[in-house]
Amino acid sequence: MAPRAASKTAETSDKVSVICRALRRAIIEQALEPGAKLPEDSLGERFGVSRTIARHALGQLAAEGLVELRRNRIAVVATPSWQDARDAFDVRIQLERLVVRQLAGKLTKAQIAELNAHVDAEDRARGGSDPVSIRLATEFHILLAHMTNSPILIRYVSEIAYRCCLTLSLFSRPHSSECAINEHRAIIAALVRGDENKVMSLMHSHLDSVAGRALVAPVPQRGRDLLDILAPYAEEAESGRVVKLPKAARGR
Amino acid sequence: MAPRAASKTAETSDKVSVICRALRRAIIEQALEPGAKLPEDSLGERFGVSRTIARHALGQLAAEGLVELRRNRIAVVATPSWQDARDAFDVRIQLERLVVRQLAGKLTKAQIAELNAHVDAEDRARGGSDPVSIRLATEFHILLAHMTNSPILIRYVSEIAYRCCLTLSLFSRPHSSECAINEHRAIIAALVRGDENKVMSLMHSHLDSVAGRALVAPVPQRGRDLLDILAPYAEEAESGRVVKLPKAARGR
DNA sequence: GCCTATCAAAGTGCATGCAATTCCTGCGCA
DNA sequence: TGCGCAGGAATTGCATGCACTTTGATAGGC
Repeated sequence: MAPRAASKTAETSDKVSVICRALRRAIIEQALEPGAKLPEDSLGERFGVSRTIARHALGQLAAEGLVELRRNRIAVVATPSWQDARDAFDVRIQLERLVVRQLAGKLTKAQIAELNAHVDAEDRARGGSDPVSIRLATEFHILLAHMTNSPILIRYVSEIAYRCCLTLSLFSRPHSSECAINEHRAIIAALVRGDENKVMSLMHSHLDSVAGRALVAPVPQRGRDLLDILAPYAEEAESGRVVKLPKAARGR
Repeated sequence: MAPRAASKTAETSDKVSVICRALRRAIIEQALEPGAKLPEDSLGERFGVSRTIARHALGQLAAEGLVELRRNRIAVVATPSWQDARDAFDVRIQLERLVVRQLAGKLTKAQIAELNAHVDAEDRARGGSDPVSIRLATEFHILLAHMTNSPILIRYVSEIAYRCCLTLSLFSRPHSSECAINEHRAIIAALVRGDENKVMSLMHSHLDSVAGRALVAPVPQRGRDLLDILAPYAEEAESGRVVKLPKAARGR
């Protein structure tokens, strides 16, 4: 349909990438907080695979910087430092600059519609601290990257956007996604006009406004059980595609 | 010694990362040409590990874009398209721009010495088509990235530099590394002077001059046996650190 | 009461085994 | 000579098993 080619840079087979996607979502929606333990056994049990597969998935996520792996130790959700966050945003701005340069004035009608639809979805899922709206805000940028049709750019922007999302959950107060949504709309408009410079400055200030926040101490929630947390994500992983809200599922 | 921190972004344990390093070198030195098959068994046999580990290493390399993995198929060394190459260089220029910005005028004496030593090594290993000199030229950029102390930047620059190196082996005629070496020296000088703009333009034209070449048809060499090709790399992997020239080893 | 040694439980590191799939070689046929 | 097609060899997909490491709780010494 949309010209979205070759996105799978790695993503071995099926099972592994399914688990990766599920965990990625669980992490950026903060169902799994930074520091949360991810034992191979539990993961395997939850997703109905052996440790081997769970392990492989953890390896991938570690390569993406979402998970920390230390020899002989339980894998944990990554806890990026403040400096990491700064670096990540620096890199991100450069990468998104490339995206903008390639896209300005070159969006097809279908793509414009897709972008608008996405922002509409953001609008619907509003509510600053709602994890789903945070995910959607991040995925707006990933959607843009996809439209460049450059596998490398897609991968890097996706990765770093997820990482930034993760760090935000650590360092930022619940961000009012309302303004972010308006900024997204402005970016689309400028992209359509082909006003590259305008988009650049919009994107820059957009990312800055998202990044430049006060620091809030992280509160690790140890109480809930991993198996419970992952239940909705595992369900979705088994049956078909992305469910809109994770709390919707919850069967067995 | 040198201020080179936290480089292991993923790199699971020991064995896996050792194999990754060995394969990475074999690939960028063109001992393994694009399209070369990498069966798990052979890899495991060559490096004295089980398929499990070899498989994991292949997964990592696939995530880095050096290896292509398709379900139920033998892994092969990646064969980037021409468009991939262009995209990669675009991204690379942006990333190296960040490196330069962070480093201009801020190099320590030790770092300057290290850079000079590296270029001296390039000089010694001269000879345009010598795979080792190609590797060293690539690693100059990676060395620069390391000096930023930004794990993200280090990882991305390393990855993309290797990928560019791989694409060059496909699309570029044997590049006279002599000029590259001089350009490297000029970059060091400008970095030391802190002349950011100068470094930027140097780096830009440097990468352009490396990237902008005519297209040569790839000639897949099917003859040699994987086990033979990898012999020197496996040896080095077992015993200690980087050997200067791969053909040096070759024991059993 | 507090610190430390010890030991079982939990978890990872890695190899191996079996099933399923792909590959490839040789054969029949046009 | 060229082409399709079987069937065995090669190879991957995945689970499981065992050894080793870490963890954390408990008991003993100070």
